[in-house]
Amino acid sequence: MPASVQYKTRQKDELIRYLSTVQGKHITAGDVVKHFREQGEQIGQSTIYRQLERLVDEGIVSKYTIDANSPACFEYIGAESHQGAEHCYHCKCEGCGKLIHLHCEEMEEFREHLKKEHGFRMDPFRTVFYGLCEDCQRKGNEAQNK
Amino acid sequence: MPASVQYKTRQKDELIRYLSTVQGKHITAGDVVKHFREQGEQIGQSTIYRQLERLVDEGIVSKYTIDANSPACFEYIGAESHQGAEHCYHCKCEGCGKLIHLHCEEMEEFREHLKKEHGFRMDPFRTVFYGLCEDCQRKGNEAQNK
DNA sequence: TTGCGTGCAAAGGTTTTGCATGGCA
DNA sequence: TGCCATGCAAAACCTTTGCACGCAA
Repeated sequence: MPASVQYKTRQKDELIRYLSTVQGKHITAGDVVKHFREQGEQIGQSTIYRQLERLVDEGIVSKYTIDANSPACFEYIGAESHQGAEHCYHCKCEGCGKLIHLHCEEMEEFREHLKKEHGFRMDPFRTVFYGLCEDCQRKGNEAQNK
Repeated sequence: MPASVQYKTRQKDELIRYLSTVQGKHITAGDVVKHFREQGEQIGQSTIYRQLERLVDEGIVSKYTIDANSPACFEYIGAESHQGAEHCYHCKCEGCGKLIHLHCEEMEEFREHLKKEHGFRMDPFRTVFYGLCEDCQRKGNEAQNK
């Protein structure tokens, strides 16, 4: 693809700068909108959506779909790690809604296995493990013992 | 949880009956609404949404998130497999929509690992692996080579 | 000067919710 | 009779889009 011309704009710069300050965290487009609104640095929300999407295309930002109805999560990856970056996996607690992201060697191995033995190439950006976090397991047991 | 009382209603019966006729296919809530509207058997859309959600909780129906912006997909699983001893895992191909069921020892091991090392109890009925099946991987490569 | 990027407001589509009514047990 | 389920319409929600204007190159 011929990578059409890209203007350098204040909005894009500020967006990237903000994203890099929350590297490693998941944020939604709404979070970003709110952040800039609170800072007084106005960036229109359509710009934020459009730039985020562009950054995802460029590989600078990852986009995760947690589930159909909650807003998409974005995470700054950075330009350097762009190719072959290691990504993290996501566990969503159905009890409290908490999202846990983990870097996990075993997961990587299992993904290999899926690929080799089952021919399935799993997409870590889309796959989310649902279940219960430690806290909610405890609470659940307490509830059962009542 | 004490599993609150559940009334047996015409709407719920008809919904389950319809779902079982399209077992193995994925349909959206909108499809269901449309189906009943066309059949003249009126079921309100809020009922459909509410019942679908309930069936998902009961494990009779699986819910898939294709991507953040398209409607959620549902698929009838059936009551038997629900309380069953061995469950299978689901891989959903994002290319062709195919759903792959697999019994997999490695998955079981990974689940153990999640539990022991990360304290997360994954729910196999809820969790779906998204990715690309073999066929679609091949097609994707062909497309790239164009 | 060219045309990409921005911002606003409005539209888009799916899903949820409030509330009165209906129907199961 | 007591609640749960239903249905309608409206709301909520995130995201996209149309269009005019601004600004980078």
